[in-house]
Amino acid sequence: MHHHRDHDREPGGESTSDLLMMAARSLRRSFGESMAAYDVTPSQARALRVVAEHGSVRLSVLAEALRIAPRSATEVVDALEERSLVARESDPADRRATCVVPTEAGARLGEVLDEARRSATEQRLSVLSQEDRAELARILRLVVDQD
Amino acid sequence: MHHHRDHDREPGGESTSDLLMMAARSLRRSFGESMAAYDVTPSQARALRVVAEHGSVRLSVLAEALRIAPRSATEVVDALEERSLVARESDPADRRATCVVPTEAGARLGEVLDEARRSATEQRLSVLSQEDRAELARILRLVVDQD
DNA sequence: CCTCACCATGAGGTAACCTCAGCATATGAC
DNA sequence: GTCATATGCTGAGGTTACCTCATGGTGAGG
Repeated sequence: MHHHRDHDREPGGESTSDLLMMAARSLRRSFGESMAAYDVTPSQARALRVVAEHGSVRLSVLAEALRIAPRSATEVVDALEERSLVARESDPADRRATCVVPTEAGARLGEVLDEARRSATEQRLSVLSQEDRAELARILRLVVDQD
Repeated sequence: MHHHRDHDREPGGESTSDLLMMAARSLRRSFGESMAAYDVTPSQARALRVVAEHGSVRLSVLAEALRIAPRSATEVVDALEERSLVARESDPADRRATCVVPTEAGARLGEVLDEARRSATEQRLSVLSQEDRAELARILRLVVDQD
C-alpha cells in the first residue's frame, strides 16, 4: 500500500489538488490586496456583500450564509455598524430578531468591493484563453457539484 | 463602467473564480475532516509535512516555506515539540540557528497525514476522467505560474 | 575588537472564530 | 389566559493562528 514513491508526480512536482489550492490562494491574495485599501477586513467584506445583496437580512440568516455561528455574525455586524456601513432594525414580524440593512455608504461600498473582487480575480485568470477558461469552469463544476 | 448587470454569468450563477474557490474549499474541507482524527491542527500538520520532507530544517526556512513570520514558526514548532513530533537541535554550522528535525513518531505521522491528505483530495477529484484531470492540471498551472 | 547584520524567542496584540449562559420574545398546549 | 418550551440575539470568556517589536546570543567584515 506504499505506492507513493514518485508515482503521480507531474513535472512541476505538485499534484492536481496542490495546484488547485495554490491557484485559489493566489486568487484570494490578489483579491485581498486589492481590497486592503478600503479598510474593511475580509470577513467584513464578505458580510457586507451578503447584506447588500439581500437588502435586509436576519442576523441568523446572515450567519448561515457566511457559515459561521450566530454569535460570530453578531460580531461582524457590530464592526460594520460601528463603521456605519449597516444598521440594525428590529424585525417587525418577530421582535426577537434583528434585521441588518445596509446604509447608503454600505451599499455603495458593497458595490465597489464587488467590482474590485471581480476585476482582481478576473485579472488573475486573464492569462487563460477563452477556451481554457470555459474548460476550467466546466471541470470545476464537476468537482463542486458532486453532493 | 457598470457593465455587470448579468453579463458574465454562467448557467450555475457562479463565475469561474467562484468555482475555483468553492472547489478549493471542498478539498480543504474533506482533507480537514479526514485529518481531524489525528489530533493535530491544520497548521501543525502543514509544518510537520515540511519538516518530514526536509528531514532537518532551519526554523527560518520553515517559516518561509509556510509563508509565515519566523516568530510564528517558533510557535508551531513549540506545539509540535510538546507533542514529541519534532525536536530542536542547534545548527552545527551556525550556533544562532536551530534545526527542526522530526522524531520517529513525527516522521511516521507525517507519512500518515500525507497519505490521508492524498487520498482525501484524490477522492474529491475522482469524479473527473483522466483527460479532464490532466486538462485541469494544465490550466491551473498556467494560472499559478504567472509570476 | 568592534560594529553590523541576523537567528530565534519573550512579550504583548489582533482577527475571527467558538461555546455556554441568559434575557426577551414567540408558539403551541391546556 | 397562562404556562412550558423553543428560538433569536448577545455578554462573557476561550482558542487558534497569525502579527510586530524588543532583546540576547552569534557570525562576519573592516
